[in-house]
Amino acid sequence: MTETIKCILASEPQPGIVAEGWLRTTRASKNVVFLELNDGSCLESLQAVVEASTPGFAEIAALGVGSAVRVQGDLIPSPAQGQRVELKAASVEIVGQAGADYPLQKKRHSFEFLRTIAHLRPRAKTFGAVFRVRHALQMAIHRFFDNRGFIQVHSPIITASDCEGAGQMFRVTTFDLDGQLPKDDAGKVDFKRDFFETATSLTVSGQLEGEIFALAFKNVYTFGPTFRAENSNTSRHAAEFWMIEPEMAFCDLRGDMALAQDFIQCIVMEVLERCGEDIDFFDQWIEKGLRKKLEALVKSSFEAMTYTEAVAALAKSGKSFEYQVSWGADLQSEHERYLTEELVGRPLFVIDYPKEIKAFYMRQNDDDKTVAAMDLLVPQVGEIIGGSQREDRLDRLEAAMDRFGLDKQTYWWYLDLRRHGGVPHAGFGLGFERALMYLTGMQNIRDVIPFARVPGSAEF
RNA sequence: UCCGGUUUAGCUCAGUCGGUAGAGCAAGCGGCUGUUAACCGCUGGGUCGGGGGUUCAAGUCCCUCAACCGGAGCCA
Repeated sequence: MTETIKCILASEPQPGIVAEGWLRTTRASKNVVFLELNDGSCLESLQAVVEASTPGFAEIAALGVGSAVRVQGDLIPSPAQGQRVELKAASVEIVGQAGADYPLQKKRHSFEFLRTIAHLRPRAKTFGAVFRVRHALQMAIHRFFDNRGFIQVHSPIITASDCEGAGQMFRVTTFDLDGQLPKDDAGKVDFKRDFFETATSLTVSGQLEGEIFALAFKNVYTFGPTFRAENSNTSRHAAEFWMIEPEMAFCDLRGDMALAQDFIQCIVMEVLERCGEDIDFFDQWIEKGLRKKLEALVKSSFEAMTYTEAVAALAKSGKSFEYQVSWGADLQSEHERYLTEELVGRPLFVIDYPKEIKAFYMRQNDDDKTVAAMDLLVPQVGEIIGGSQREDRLDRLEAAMDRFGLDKQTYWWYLDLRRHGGVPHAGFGLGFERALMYLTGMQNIRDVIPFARVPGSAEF
């Protein structure tokens, strides 16, 4: 394996090196050709200088953008402005030529067009930066939890339980859908004869499994793909996305919020440190002021207010909202945006929501009206984290399940946890792609995920 | 799913009052002694998203379908 271009660009001038990469652009004149080599290891490209005496000069001069080459030569201080070092080529091997119809050009393309060539867009500058940051963010998340002694739980992707009834699920089956489906006595599809001998789906959340492990390992987290078959067509939703769900035993809502803030700040700090060049690129081309926004986030403590306070603040804001604000109704996007962008201007926890509009497993507060829930709202993206302290009292949990019309039989193991050494515990879920959007300033979830799955589209 | 917008060359876009199509980049050819999305000259490239309608005449007006984009709902 040869050195990456990132390593070469960082090293001192030296004779006899080899660089491999794809051409970002070429500039040819009669006696000299400049090749810009990029291999995705960093934002910058390596300039290779090829003189007319180099074997195969004519073919090299005719190379198009996207071609793959291997260049051997000496790394020398660049005599021209624009780069510290450059590669003076002794030989150039054309490894894979790109056709004249190579769709990526040395100019800006629209993200819409690039989505139609998802097999080539990773070679574009913006997507190089996005996916380097995506990797760095993932590593930062694992490191954050590992440093604090959290255990990662690989929660199952195929599940027979439907967490909180949240959203449409993708059915998993081995039935031959073209053939006759086996029916039970009532005339319904008989999943007892399916592969798992029960109806199964792709997971919408690993939280319930996370709770099981939290009640054994104290602090755990899940980090995996989740699936929602909702027909939501927006720039913030995908049918397949990744979610991080920490769960802590012997922890209440305050502890949950403290961890959430620490978590967000630590992972942002690490990405700023490790991907400074990429962040500056986003700051310049995607979202002006991005670096300032992230640096401020790392320093400031987050604001917090109760749902009741939020409703009062919205009522006296003097703003005319499309949706009426009233206690008991869920906050709309426009309300959340006002609170985090205009009222406080930074990340904001909204806590203690009415129990009717939140999930059954959230711990009921003493007022009998609200539950110990928290949403973290951030400017531009909206809700980035949703979490709660879980209901650990068996009678209250059963009452809540009755209220929500849930079948206690299917959740027998979840209830059982409250019978055997149950403790107060809490956790939250972070949408990985949403965090990435916040970090990069990218405005469409389709552009921060390698191959987006959204309604009507699963190509690549 | 609902509301709004867009669809013109490979890409990014312009196209006035309805009168038969334009630019930059890319591609091809030529030129240029070190370029930085290099530069200069020339050439080729279009069923104006599909279908229907109005009109002497439609890229332009109307209807319809589709794709894409933005917003909403749902949420992460």
